Amino acid sequence: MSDQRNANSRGETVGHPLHGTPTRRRVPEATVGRLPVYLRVLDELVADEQSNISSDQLAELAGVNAAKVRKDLSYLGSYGTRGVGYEVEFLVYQIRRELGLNHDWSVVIVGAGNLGQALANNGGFANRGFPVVGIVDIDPSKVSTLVGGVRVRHIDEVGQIVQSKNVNIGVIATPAHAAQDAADRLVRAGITSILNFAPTVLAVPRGVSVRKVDLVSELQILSYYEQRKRVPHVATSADVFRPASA
Amino acid sequence: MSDQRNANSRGETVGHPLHGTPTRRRVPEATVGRLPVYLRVLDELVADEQSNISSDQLAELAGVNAAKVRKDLSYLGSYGTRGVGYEVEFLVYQIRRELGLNHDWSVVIVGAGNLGQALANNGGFANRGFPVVGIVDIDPSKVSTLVGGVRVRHIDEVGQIVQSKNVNIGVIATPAHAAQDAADRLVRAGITSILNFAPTVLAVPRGVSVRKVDLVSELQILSYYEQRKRVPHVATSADVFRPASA
DNA sequence: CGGGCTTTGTGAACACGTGCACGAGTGCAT
DNA sequence: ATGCACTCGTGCACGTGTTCACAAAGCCCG
Repeated sequence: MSDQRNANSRGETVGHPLHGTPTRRRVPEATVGRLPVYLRVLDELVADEQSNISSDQLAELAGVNAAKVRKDLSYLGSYGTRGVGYEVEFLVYQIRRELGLNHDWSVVIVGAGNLGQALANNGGFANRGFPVVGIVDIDPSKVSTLVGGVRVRHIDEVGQIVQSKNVNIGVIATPAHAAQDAADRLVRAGITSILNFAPTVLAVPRGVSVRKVDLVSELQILSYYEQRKRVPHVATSADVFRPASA
Repeated sequence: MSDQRNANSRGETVGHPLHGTPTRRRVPEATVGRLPVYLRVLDELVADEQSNISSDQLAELAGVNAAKVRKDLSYLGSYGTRGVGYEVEFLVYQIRRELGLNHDWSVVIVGAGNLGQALANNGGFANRGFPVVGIVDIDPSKVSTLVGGVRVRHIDEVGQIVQSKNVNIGVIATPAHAAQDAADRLVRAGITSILNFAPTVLAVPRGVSVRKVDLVSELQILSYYEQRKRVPHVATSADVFRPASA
């Protein structure tokens, strides 16, 4: 619980702020976070056969402002045409390239409980380039049941799955108390990116990226702002609290 | 698709940067995002009967650095003791108060598909102060089935549920194409906080907070960093693309 | 009671992200 | 060919967030 590892609290990708071989144009983290949104919007435009779009329109659809769109896109290179806008298909191509979505990324899910099953069943993963090629659980009674077209296997086999299917991304959908063990196993198996749904801070070796999705945290944050809307007053006089010692 | 509403792209809470009646001490957004993490850690410490903790230890457990912990906590007031640290129970109390967790917040879920069911079944919500008091779907065949101890009702009844059970937070777990309608219905019903799992940018009236959880986006962001680890080279010569017109 | 050790709280420097505003490039109409 | 309308790309100023570093404060021990 306290060796040479790095961990990270909020949804940030760890992998160390400035780490690895810095490629030429570094895309700011904030921008990386928005590219998927643009991509999603643009994909719809392709379906609607709209071939061009201005930063203004894209901003509107993505829920950001136009300057931000232009600046974000400029990190990928200057792919717009002044006076005209951006060519939708071209942008899609460039964003996909930048995000590394030229090929599929296989995913393995650890934990075949409610959430793990829902994720595996959720077609949205596979047809967006993230096929679920394995799902494992520690509970023998779950093993070999079929979930989302994939047979559940025992967690001991995770290494073998990762190796044979060339998996880089692991999803942790276990209870909190099992999450660190799951992470350790994934890392040992060679996984270098983890999406963590368990409400725990994971410790992983440097070089492994972790993103966290904590549903309760999200609700608590909403609670904060919700409370704020309701209580415009200044200082609560109910701020008294007698520590246990009293 | 373009009326007087505001929307937001990434996971940020909307509710407008500086909006509503500014209470005395404004807690920075970044800090609000970390408070749930501290809270989670501290709750465990309470269970372990550790009564005191230093910013250093807390930082270690929360996966951030100590200065950040101290600054974050200082926004809640000066609740530490120099030379000693913070009293765990006291901190828990203060953080809960700040986040508005003194009372439960009822939640209604829209969408009884895979994800909606998983969320409703997930006990983690209820016993952390977010009881699921309603779950609705538009599909009549799902209505009146039992999910996580709650009977599914038709989406038309969402207004009635929200009113009668005093719900402030809505969770959208529908397919993307149904999400905006779900949001509209929730807003009409009086909901002012939305947690959106559908991969769409929601348009909501100002004053309604939205937080987004987009699983595919998370994977795409991981993909970006993963790719970066693999390709340390500078400029890909495969950056050629002939637009459709060619 | 004083000195040394520990740890908080915070000013100040720095880094990062955002948004404005405008020059520069493009297409179209006349 | 010229002008006009449009939209990108980006320098710059501003705001937010992070980190450092240190004085102030508390505890303990001799």
